[in-house]
Amino acid sequence: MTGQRRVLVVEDDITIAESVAARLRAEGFEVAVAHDGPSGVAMAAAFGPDLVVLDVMLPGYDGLEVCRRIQASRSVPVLMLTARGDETDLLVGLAVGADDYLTKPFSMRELAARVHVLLRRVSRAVSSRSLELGDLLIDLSSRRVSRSGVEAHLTPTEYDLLVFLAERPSAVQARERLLAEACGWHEGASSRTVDSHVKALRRKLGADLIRTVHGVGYALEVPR
Amino acid sequence: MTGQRRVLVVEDDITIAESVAARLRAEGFEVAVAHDGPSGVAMAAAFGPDLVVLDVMLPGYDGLEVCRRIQASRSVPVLMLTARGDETDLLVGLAVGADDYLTKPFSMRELAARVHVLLRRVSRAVSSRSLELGDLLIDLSSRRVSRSGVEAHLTPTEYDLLVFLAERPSAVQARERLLAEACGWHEGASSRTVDSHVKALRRKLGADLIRTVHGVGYALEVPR
DNA sequence: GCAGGTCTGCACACGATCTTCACAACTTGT
DNA sequence: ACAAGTTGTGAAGATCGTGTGCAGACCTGC
Repeated sequence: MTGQRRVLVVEDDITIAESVAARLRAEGFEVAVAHDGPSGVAMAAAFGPDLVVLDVMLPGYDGLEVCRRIQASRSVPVLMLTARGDETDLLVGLAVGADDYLTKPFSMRELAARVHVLLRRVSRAVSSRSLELGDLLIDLSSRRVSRSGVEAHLTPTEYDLLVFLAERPSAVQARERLLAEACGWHEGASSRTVDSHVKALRRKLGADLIRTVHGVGYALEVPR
Repeated sequence: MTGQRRVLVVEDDITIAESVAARLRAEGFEVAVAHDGPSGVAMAAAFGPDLVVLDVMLPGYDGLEVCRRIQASRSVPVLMLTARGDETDLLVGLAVGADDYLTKPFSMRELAARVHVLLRRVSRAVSSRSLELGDLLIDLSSRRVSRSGVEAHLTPTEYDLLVFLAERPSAVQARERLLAEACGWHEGASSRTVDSHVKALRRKLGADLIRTVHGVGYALEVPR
């Protein structure tokens, strides 16, 4: 959630690719570039981007197939680049899973604007300024948490852990994932540490809030 | 999640408003129209739209203010309509909370495409992946299983076994395959172990769910 | 340095889960 | 109908995962 946003650019035209990459770097993104479909798919998996800018006209297999494959492994917003007037490609692209598109030629300014919009949207989709799940209220700007109007004092780690879970309500998260995301990651960290923080959260917010999934991890249940 | 999607159109130009509304109705949306800012804000609250199409040039108070007020009460995606070249309005609009924009003049086709994209995105953020086979429902992200609405508590192995079968409905799987995939693989494991888990699944979810294929293995039948 | 708060790792106990076994019930081919 | 092989069943022991309390390490502000 914090840290630098990563953008993967998949575009065979070196000139365009470099212009786009340069602009995005100037905007403060971490940028990786792939020049064909297969390496695009591979880098989407390895680089773990927050957004993909994808040209539909690509050597190797075509852009729509790339889009499909990228989306198959991980849900990541895709900004599609299309040739002007090619409405067929466009509609198929949107159907396949692209989230937005630009027709060539486009200005770098416009590209940057759309990238920002897409990223802001996905982050807002889960978090606006506050998270409200049933009677649980998390104010993200003031880092305050309350349940049924009763405020609870959480330590930083407990808060981060709770927010991470609350952003993915009822989705089960492995201990390792929670340890890496909420507590920092350091070698030799015991996943039992997570238990301690979960225990603290349960004590402060109620035992029913966090569900244990035996052999897997924890999930936050939306309380009523 | 299901049911008709509601779209609110806030646009003072009657001609444009009606064209947009007509096209969106043709796309299967339930559409409401407001012709000025105050009524737009009021209808956003009363109509409860899933998406708002908002013209930034409005009588009453201006479109950006409307956008702010609509977003203040409820998080709803906003598609902004701007005059061509008015980049200031555009950027401010995006900052204020619009999710996408179209510059006039735009084609109805393009409008419809963007509306679909926006709605698909928000629904994707909310809905999680799941397997649905007849009255059997498997929520993959929360690892919850229910049949005819009745939730069943499954152990990790039972769950993995069920998912493996459910991903290949009515295809017969050998015990060895099931043993390897669902339960971990270890030397000297008896394939009778699978029987125990199948038995547990039948007890928890109904005996008709899993079919025995004598001499071969098991298959999950799609229940009705 | 000190005090208070926080994070982390550990050990133990308990409960949940997995696996196996023996025997009953069943299916299949003759 | 019979025999051979296959599957269903229930129980019991072994194993694994989790809850819990505690103590030392660590950080932070004074």
